[in-house]
Amino acid sequence: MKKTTKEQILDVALDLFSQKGYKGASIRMISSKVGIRESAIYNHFKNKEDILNTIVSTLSSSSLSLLSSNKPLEESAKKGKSFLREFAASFKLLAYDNKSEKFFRFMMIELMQNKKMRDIFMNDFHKAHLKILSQAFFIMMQEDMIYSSDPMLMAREFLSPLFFYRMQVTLVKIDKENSSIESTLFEKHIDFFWEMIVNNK
Amino acid sequence: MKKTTKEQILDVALDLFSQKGYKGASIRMISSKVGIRESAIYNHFKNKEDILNTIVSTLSSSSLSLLSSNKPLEESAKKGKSFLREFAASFKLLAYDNKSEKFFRFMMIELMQNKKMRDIFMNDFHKAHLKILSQAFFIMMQEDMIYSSDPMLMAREFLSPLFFYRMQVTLVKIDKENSSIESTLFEKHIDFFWEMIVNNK
DNA sequence: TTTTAGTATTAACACTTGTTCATAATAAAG
DNA sequence: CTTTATTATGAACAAGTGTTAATACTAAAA
Repeated sequence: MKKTTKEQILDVALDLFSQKGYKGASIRMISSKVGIRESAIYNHFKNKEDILNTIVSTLSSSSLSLLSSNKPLEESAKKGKSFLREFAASFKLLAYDNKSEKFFRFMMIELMQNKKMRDIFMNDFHKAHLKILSQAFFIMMQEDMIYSSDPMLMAREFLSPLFFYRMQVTLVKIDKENSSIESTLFEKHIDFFWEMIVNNK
Repeated sequence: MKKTTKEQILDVALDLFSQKGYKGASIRMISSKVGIRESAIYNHFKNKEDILNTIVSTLSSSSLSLLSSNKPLEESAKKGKSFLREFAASFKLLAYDNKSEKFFRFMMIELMQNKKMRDIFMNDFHKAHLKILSQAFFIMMQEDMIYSSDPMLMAREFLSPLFFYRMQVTLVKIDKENSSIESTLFEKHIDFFWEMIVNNK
C-alpha cells in the first residue's frame, strides 16, 4: 500500500516533467518534493536520464494507446458506429486518466525537442491507432456499412480530430477551467463523422 | 539588406527557441551564434524575457493565422470547395514557411508550460480560424451547397485535421525525412471532407 | 578635431545545475 | 548482539545560468 521511495520519485518526476519538461525539472525539485536530499536519488537511479527512461518505458505504451486489440477486430468492427463510439470513449478516458494525462503533457513538451519522443508518438501512438482504425473501416466497407473510400485516409480523418480534442481537454484542464464543453466534443465527433460516412441508401 | 544586430539576435533566438524551448536556449548560446559576447545582448534587449516578448508579439499573429479576412467572406464562402481549398492552401503554406514553422515549433514546446502561449494558441490561432470557418459554413448552408448542420461543429471537424497534418509535417521535417507524403494530406482532406458534406441531391 | 551616442568586451556576481564521495542512520539476516 | 545491505545525509565539485559594471572601440554630429 505504502509507496516505495523509488515509486515516489517516479511519480513526482512525472508530475514535474509534465509541468516543466525534462530540462525544467531538476533533481533537487524532485528530491525535495519526495522529502529526501538530492544525493539520495542516486541510490535508486543511475542518473537523471535513468529516471526519464524508466518513466518512458513504463508509460509510453499504456498511457497512449488503447491496445484493446486482444479482442477480435473482425467482430467488433462490424458493430459500426458502436465500435467508433467505444474507440473514442477509451480515447477520451485516457484524457481524463491522471497518469496518462501527465504523460501526454510531457510527450507534447518533448515532441519538438526529442527524437525518441517523436518516435514514440509516431509509432506507439499514431501508427498503432491508424492500423486498428484502417482495418476496422476496411471491414465496414466490405460489409457495405459505409461509403467506400481509402480506409487509411478515413482512419486519419477520424483520428486527427480525436487527437486535437484530447489536446484541447488537456490544455483547458491546465488552467483549471471547466473542461465539460470540450468533453462533449468526442461524442459530437462520432455523430458527425458517422453521419457523413454511413451508407443509408 | 544587411541585418542589424538586433534582428540577428531575434532570428537566432527564434531558431534556438524552436529547437530547445525558452529555458533550453541560453543567452550565451544566442550571443555566440550571433558572433558577439553575452553582455552585448543587453545593449539591445532589457533581458531574456524581453527577447521572448519581442518575438511573440512580432510573430504570434502573422505566423499562425491567415487573416485574409480583409476580403469579404460573403463572396468567397459561396465558392464552396474552392474556398476550403484556399483556406487549406494558406494553412499549408504556413507549415512550409521558415519563420512560421519555427514559431509553430516553439509554440508547441511552450504550450503545456506557458499560460501566455496557451492564450495565443487558443485565441490568435484556434478561435480566429474557427470564426472564419463557421461563418463560411453558415453561408454555404444558407446557399444549400452543403448539408445543414452545426456550423461551429463543422468548422472544428474541418480544422482539427488541418492542425494535425501541419503538426505532422513539422515533426517529419525535423528529422529531415521527406515530407512529401504528409504534404498531400491537406488536399486529400479537402476532397474527403467536401465529398462528405456536399449537398448533391 | 573633439564630443557624443551606440555597441562591443572583459570580468565578475550570485545562483542553479547534475553528480560524487565519505559517512551516518536504519532495518533485515546471521 | 553483531554483521550486512540498503538508504539516507552533508559537503563539495565543475560547469552552466541570467545579469551587471567598468571600460574600450567605433562611427556619426558638433
